[in-house]
Amino acid sequence: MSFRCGVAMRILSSQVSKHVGEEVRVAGWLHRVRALKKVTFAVLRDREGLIQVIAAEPGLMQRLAELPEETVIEVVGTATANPQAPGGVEITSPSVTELSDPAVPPPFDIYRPVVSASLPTVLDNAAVALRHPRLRAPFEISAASVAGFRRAMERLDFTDVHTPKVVSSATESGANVFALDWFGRKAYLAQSPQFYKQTLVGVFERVYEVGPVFRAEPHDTARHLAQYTSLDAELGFVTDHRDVMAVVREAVADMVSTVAERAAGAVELLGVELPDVPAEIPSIHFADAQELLARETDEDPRGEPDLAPAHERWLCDWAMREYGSQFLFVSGYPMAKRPFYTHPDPERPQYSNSFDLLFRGLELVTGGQRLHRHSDYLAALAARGESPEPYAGYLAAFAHGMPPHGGFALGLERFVARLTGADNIRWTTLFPRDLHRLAP
RNA sequence: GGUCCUGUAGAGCAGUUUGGAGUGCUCGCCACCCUGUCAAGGUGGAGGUCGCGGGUUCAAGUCCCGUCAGGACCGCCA
Repeated sequence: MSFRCGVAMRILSSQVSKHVGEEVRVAGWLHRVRALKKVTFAVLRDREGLIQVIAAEPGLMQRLAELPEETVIEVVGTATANPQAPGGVEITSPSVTELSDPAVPPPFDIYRPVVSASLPTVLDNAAVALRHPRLRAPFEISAASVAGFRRAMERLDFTDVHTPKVVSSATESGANVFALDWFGRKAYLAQSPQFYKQTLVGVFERVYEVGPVFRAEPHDTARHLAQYTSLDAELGFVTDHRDVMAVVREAVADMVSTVAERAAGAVELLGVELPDVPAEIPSIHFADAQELLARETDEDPRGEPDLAPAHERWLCDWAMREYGSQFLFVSGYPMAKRPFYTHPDPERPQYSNSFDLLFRGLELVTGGQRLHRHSDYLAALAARGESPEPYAGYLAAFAHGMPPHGGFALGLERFVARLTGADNIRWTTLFPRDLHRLAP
């Protein structure tokens, strides 16, 4: 074992079984105490898991029994194999040192395998609630998802960029943005890195960003947040939006495989079924999707500029039946509802070269080809009755020459929510910010 | 922004329809008991202005009005 200044170095709970017969030092939170007449069991929790500590000395038994759960302690004792111990190993003859003040007990039981508390209670008590293995697990999956996204982006030679989150004008006209005071000038929280990532295609050709975006929209649902984490990418020299869709496929495939590799424990704990990402994700044109819905359901959405959530759910079921895929691209959304930088379909100009990726019934990614000619931007803004003036910094990129390009954005919390089957996106957001919640 | 639902002990819930003393359940907490527990078990106990304000009534957790808080769905979005 390792020593420093003559004392055992701290090891993690998962390592104790490798040190049977040796003195070990572990530290963590007092997860649960069970006191019997002649013996007291203390379960200690660290970032790897749980380890049982057994005390038979009356003074120590009394001390352990009086310590509130969640108090941080350090234990030095003998790693002992015992078939009766959870995991077959425990720490005997311990000495216990408190590293924190006695903890205030959590409002609900952290040590139980299932969480009894409701979502508002969990969110109000996030500091301690997130310690529960089942509440923590989605964020291990989230971290692995981001690692997978980065892995795909780096493999495909994208450059990692960081763009301003305080901006001088709204990214997309008509959007609800948070206004704030910037040294006496009006500023806004960035609703998306859209303008900057496009601009940076002119510098790096391929860029990606993982960062927060802010939406001051008044919707109040289980799948919306006022701040969420956006996984953005943008690439130049595309033929059309299908080149972007191919990159989305690579990103999602690496996200799923990295979750399998790096968050296996969380996946198992939550019983997550990881989806297969087909080599080619099935794709349907918006117009064909509407025809399909009109033909095979009671509703006729033809003429609507967008798909309703119920339609997205139906299409996902259809993709599962038809292609065995939990993912489905819907491409060619009407230009009418798309932002001004959207590139039209050259064959059918009322439709756009844009797409959504649906996953398990929910819109997960939006992307597409963008306009790249300066003259097209001026025309698009003029058609919407907007002045180019507020967009001067953005339009400069196109004035100075930009290649055909496109990109996408993926909502991280939504991805993890769909993956884990969470019924509310707040279960997959550490400290949600929404219409009502600004703390903790 | 619209529609609907819910506020009862630290947590999760019954009880409200048909008004009658805070009536109760599961867990936690406290005390004691206990053959190695592992979501331990046993016995006993504490803990409630029934979200808040007003009204009706002899009497309100229960009925009415208002208000605040939380949740679900829709619209919109990722």
